[in-house]
Amino acid sequence: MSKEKSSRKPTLFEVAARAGVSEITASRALRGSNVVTPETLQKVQEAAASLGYLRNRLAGALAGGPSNQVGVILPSLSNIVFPDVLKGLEDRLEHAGFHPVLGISNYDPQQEEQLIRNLLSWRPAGLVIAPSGMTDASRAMLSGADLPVVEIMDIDTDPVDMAVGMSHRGAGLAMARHLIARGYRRLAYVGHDIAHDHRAAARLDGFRRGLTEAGLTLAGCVTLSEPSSVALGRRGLHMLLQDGGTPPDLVYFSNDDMAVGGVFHCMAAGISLPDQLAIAGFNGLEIGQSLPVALTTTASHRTLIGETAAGCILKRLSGEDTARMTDVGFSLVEGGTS
Amino acid sequence: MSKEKSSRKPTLFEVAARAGVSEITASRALRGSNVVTPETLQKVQEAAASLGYLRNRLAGALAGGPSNQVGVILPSLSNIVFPDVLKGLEDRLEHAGFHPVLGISNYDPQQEEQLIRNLLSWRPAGLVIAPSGMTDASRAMLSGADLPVVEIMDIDTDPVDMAVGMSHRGAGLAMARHLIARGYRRLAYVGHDIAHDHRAAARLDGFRRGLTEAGLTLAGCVTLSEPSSVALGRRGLHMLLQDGGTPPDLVYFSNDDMAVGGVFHCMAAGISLPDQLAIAGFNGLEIGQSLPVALTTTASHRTLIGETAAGCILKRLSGEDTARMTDVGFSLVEGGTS
DNA sequence: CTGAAAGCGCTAACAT
DNA sequence: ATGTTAGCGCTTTCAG
Repeated sequence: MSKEKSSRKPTLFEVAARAGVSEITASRALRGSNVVTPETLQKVQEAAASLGYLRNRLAGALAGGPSNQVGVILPSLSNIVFPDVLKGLEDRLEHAGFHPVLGISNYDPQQEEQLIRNLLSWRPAGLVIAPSGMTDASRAMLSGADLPVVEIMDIDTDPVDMAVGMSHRGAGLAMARHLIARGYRRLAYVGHDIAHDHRAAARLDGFRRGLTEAGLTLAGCVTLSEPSSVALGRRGLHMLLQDGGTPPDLVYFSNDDMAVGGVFHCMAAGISLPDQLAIAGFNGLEIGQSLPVALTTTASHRTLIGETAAGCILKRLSGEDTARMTDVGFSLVEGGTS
Repeated sequence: MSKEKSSRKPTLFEVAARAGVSEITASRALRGSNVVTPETLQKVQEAAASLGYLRNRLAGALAGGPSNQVGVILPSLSNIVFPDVLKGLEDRLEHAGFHPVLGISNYDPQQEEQLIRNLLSWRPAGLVIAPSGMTDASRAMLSGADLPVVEIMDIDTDPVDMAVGMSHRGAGLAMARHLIARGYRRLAYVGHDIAHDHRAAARLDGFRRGLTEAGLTLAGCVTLSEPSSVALGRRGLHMLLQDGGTPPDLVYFSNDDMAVGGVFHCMAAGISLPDQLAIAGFNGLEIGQSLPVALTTTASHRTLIGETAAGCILKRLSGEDTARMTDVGFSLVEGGTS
């Protein structure tokens, strides 16, 4: 009606003016400082509401106020695993008024480095990363950044700051020992692209070690360089079994998606579980446990990893001490497929 | 060694000094402006590198530079659906150097409103939201914020700015028509908590309309007020079938997770698909298509929704025109379960 | 409990 | 092609 559109948003200055106080008092009131009088608080809140004031945290953070953003770098969102972790993170962060700022590295160290640089440039309060082969530059940025950093998923590494996760090698080893104790002797493996997924590779490594301990070797191995999926597991098992020779008595899959595919192949091919063939996976996904015959697997505590990582960030920010390493562990799930 | 730790990060000023140019020139160089001489560019880059300079986008954005953050509000991460959408979003955004800042509303309008306020206070370049019953205040903030806003998933609504998605009501209707055309007459429904998931409710609504068109009514209906899951679908079907009377010839599930549970129940209970009972779901998840018998379902284009929404934001930011409504459609998938 | 001053680190707008 | 000037909107000191 008059000069400009009301597009320029009201600033703290206008709120303060309307409430008849100084900028800083308005600022304190709006941030819930407990030094302001109830009356001033009320006046300021009213002024803010009537103007439709929206806090500008860019300015706040630049002026030295706290940031409530936490950088989060994950390798992928395609598999339910990382959304589960993210869920745990988000949940804890949101309760504390924080937000994840997300980056996906696609398992690529270069992209990862770029993401770190990008996210750090927003001066987040902390950073959570599921590493995919961090470069030296990545490590340098993280250690120089002077903020809490949590490396998640795997704890078989030496973290820059903190780590939360489980031992994937240990999980593979434990599964091998368990299965061997149950009497299986011809153990085979079907996996997805291990070149990129180094945690899957670590599990296989541990599994192999378990076999070695018992004087065994892998009775068959199919790895396909594609992302894991139910269809891939199905195909992988089919390939494994086609290849003549004495068939294995058990197949360890790189994860539950793959293993469920294996179960489906057996159903379709009339292979009875676990008599003719046993199957084991990794992750403890809901789908595996809801199968007509529950899947033998290792439950990873994905959401807990996210929650714990968020907790580490928040704790550190509030000045508390935090553990350098947190092992959330894993649990063997004895289903009907073995 | 000397006074303070080098903890205070180098600023543009120091980079400029070291390169022997002014701050603004250093700024231009580092942002890749094409008005700087190659030599100065090089000098500045070297200076920045040798100092370990890390851009501060807080300051940049406050000073009027662009933000590369995009607020993203989703109701949940538990079901693979929203991670799929997020994946599409992230992918497109990342290619443009943008990052999603995430908030999860848990299907709660109040939380949603709070999230909008929070995210907007960071002055993001745009906002993408899968609405969960936006309040008036929410709408007011979004329309007053003067940034591109995309409401995703459903297009049966009147968006504040733009909308990208599909008609859930239409999907339910199409499925009903399809199934009736195929000869089914006793169609039942098994669903999860429809009170919160209004898109599932819309599908059921459309489905019912399809029945009405054909002079039919639902031959049975079980809804359980829990989040959807395979286990819940299994339980739901069990409940539906227990309840005496003439059994249905088809069950429409609220989504694929639920439907897969239904399929598992049939496998376990020795109900042959689709002769004794047919099953249909919604979403077109990988798991449903990898079942020994592929699931009849409606494929929703989730990742495409995310990509398209991101595209809308980016287009608008670059000044291009964008459609108010984008219907990414859906496709019927005729599997073996019907 | 409230305020005044100073500046966070950068970039748009003009110069030159 | 480069520099100067002035803020962006807020919060941290430090005073009262």
